[in-house]
Amino acid sequence: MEKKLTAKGMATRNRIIAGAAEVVRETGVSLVTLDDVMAHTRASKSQLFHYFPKGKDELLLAIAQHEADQVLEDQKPYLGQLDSWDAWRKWRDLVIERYEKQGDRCPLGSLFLHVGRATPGARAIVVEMLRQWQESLAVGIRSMQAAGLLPEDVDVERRSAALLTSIQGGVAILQATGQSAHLRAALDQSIEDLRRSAVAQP
Amino acid sequence: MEKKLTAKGMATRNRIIAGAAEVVRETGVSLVTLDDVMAHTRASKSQLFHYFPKGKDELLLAIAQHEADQVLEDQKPYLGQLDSWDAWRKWRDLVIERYEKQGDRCPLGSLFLHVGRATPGARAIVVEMLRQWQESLAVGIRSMQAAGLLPEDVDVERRSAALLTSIQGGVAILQATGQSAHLRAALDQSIEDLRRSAVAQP
DNA sequence: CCTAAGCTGGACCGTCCAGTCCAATGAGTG
DNA sequence: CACTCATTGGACTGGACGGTCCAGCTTAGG
Repeated sequence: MEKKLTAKGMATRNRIIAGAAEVVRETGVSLVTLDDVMAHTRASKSQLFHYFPKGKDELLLAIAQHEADQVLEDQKPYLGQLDSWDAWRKWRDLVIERYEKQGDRCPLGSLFLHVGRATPGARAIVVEMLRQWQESLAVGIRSMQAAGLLPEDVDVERRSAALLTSIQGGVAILQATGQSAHLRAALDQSIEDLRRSAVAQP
Repeated sequence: MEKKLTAKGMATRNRIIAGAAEVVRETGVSLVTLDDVMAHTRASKSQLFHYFPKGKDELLLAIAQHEADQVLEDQKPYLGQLDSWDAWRKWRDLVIERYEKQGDRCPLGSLFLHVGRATPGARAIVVEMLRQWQESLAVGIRSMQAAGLLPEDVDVERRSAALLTSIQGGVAILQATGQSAHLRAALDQSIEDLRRSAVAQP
């Protein structure tokens, strides 16, 4: 699977991925062409196929990985410190701000949708990326438990899954309609309910 | 905007929409071609452009409308009777069963995504369809209030928005990964939290 | 150096596909 | 019957786009 890449090769490959990711964000997965990517990265077609022999699908998968890493990276300082309700609020603000700024531009969701439907192998990778994302949310919930701010019997698995689903759904609706109201509502409701579970115990 | 259509014309138009909707469900929005639709509906290309002069986009929008009507129609007997927790459970089962059976086939979500990004006019229609869907959920919550099973101060707007978002997110993840776990988790969590709000009041 | 490898440019190909055009047919109306 | 307009079939077009090929250049390393 792995090819020999010199430092220069790696640099080019990364340049292509980063540039292509931008193009995808601007244009949307379903509309991006290799020519767009070429124009935006100043790479020739042979370069594209040199670094991504399986063609467009392979490139898109690489972009999806890059974007997923980016998302986790961005949220890491917040996600790693979810040990107070105030921290949750800050994280919520970050998520909403991020996606509102991106507007109806194409983030991870559409990429996942597109890539996940391509091949079983790609789907497995998408599953793994979502799992990581969800796990980082789960860690946040567990640290609330550790801080004594949430009871031990919270179903961490289900809460984190529901939270991730709310984000994905909210973003999907944001893309389809251009409105972030649903993303806000779903996130706020999820967090409020989580918070309420702290006091609803006997 | 409206053209003159004889009864025969209407029949043909409807046949095209219904058949094309099937094709979209099987093939996925982004992969459907007009030739597919032609083969599946036994219509000629001139018929397609006769009934949908603006071409593929207009056809897809009509399909989205058709599918949205279908979804609301399917759920109407359940949504109209959400006046007990048992009814909510039955509705939940229906939703999950429906989407699990469709599997990773392309339902409304992707259509909305695709159509909504096409033109502002189409986007407005998508917004309206989502609003209707959400409203029917809101009606369910209100009937629970009317039955005295939910307190009056429930934020119906936000609850229904969050519920709709959970469904959309769950379906998006189902399509990307082939797994319905997130849909289940999000729906169950949403309903459980709603239910809990009934007893968490002072 | 030299030579084998990675790297790059860009012309080229084959296919797919939305959309156009026109001629032929059918049905409603005077 | 004649006239009109909706309806239908299907060949054709023009362009977009993924992917191939090869020839020329760099770079690593002996």
